[in-house]
Amino acid sequence: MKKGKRISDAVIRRLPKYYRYLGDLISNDISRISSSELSKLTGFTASQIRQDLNNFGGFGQQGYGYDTKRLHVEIGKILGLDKKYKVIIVGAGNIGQAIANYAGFYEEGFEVLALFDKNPKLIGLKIRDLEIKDIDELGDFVRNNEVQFAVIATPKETSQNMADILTENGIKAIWNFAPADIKVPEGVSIEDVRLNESLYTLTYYYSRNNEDTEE
Amino acid sequence: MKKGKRISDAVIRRLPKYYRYLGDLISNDISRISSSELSKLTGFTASQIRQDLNNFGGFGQQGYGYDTKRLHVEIGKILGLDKKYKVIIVGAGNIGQAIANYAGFYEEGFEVLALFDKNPKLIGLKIRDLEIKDIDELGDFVRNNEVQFAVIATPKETSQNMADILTENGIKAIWNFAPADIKVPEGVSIEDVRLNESLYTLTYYYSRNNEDTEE
DNA sequence: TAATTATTGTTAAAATATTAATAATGGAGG
DNA sequence: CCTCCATTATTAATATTTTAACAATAATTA
Repeated sequence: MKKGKRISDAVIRRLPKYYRYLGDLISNDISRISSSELSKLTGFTASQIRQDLNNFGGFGQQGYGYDTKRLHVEIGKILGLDKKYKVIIVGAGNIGQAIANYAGFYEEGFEVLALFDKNPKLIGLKIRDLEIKDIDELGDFVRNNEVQFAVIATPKETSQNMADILTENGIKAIWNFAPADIKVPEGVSIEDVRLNESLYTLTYYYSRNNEDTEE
Repeated sequence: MKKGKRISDAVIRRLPKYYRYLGDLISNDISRISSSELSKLTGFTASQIRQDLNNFGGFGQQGYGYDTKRLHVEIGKILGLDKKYKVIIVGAGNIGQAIANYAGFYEEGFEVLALFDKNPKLIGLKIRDLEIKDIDELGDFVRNNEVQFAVIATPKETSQNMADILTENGIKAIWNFAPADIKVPEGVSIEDVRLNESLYTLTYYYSRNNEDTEE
């Protein structure tokens, strides 16, 4: 990565899309691509793509373009996808179970070790060989197994409390599905998946498009 | 809404957060709030909050602030949350079922009419009184029931095909969970939930924070 | 009811992000 | 091996978004 220049969040959030299309290209045995071709695929401008990639040093070559395999690897490294992560899921309801069931998760380097819930009816059950454990064991488990990642899929009321237990025991990254703003200590990363907000954005655009035709 | 001035997507995506906090305030019997107090809650600047709200006409009052109930209602209207929506879910796998099971969905004005899948093992099963129907019935069902919203929760390979069937039969808004870029006709709204991209953003920030301490 | 205060609505300034332009450079072709 | 071409890396220009400033105004207080 280039010297200390701060890279904006907007840039980071475009990288996964490049990564995905590069994967597709490699599957189709396409070994090189220019920024303008990548622009057609992704919808971002060629200029923006070149700028984005240059934030991390030039991966392309004048007159040639980008080598798909190399770029895929490089973006993977930038995103930290070259490593394995130990994950636990807190909250074994709909969302928690859906994530646990998602097979692709493991292939992508995320190893789910366990689910946790406080509901006695769920504790002890298995989801894909994964035991649902009592939430009381959460702290100890995280510490003893050196878990790095946690998914919070609890109701919003308990989400902050869960986050506190997690971070006190060494969790450094939280993928939060609870519709609440969770506070974490310096150095812990949190990424919110705001399904409600996404849905409401959709209703906004729908409503705007269909103002007249509405019953 | 104010005369034709275009409102940026960034503004729209902040509205649901205001909406959520206003709901909380109302629950706590707080009837007024200033932009600076709302700033403390949401993390957005007071100036930005005032600018955002002014895009839609002034809802506040100098020297007083905003009436929480009124603002909640107004933002609800802007987001289209004052209406009911008929929804179907295409793909009855993990994600599709999780959404169908999400109880809050109904309270918020979204009425799920049915799920669809092509897997014979799933067809006929019930999720919360909702039948999983054969995907072959999708087009007819959408047309005959005047469904407006569809959730796509299929694998990426079939997602475009599903979207085509949906839009041909009158669907005007798609909430897409498949990791693919779906093309829809003019006038149809689409909102993507990109779980992978969200997760990769988290791994990026995690990796950046923990470059040194990594095993 | 007049003065004071709080806080919005709105305009101006600053910061950030995107797009365009161009100089540099490696590759392909003769 | 030289020239030309394609395409990046990089710098400059433009557009957008955010923040700050302040004038207008309603509520509160004396």
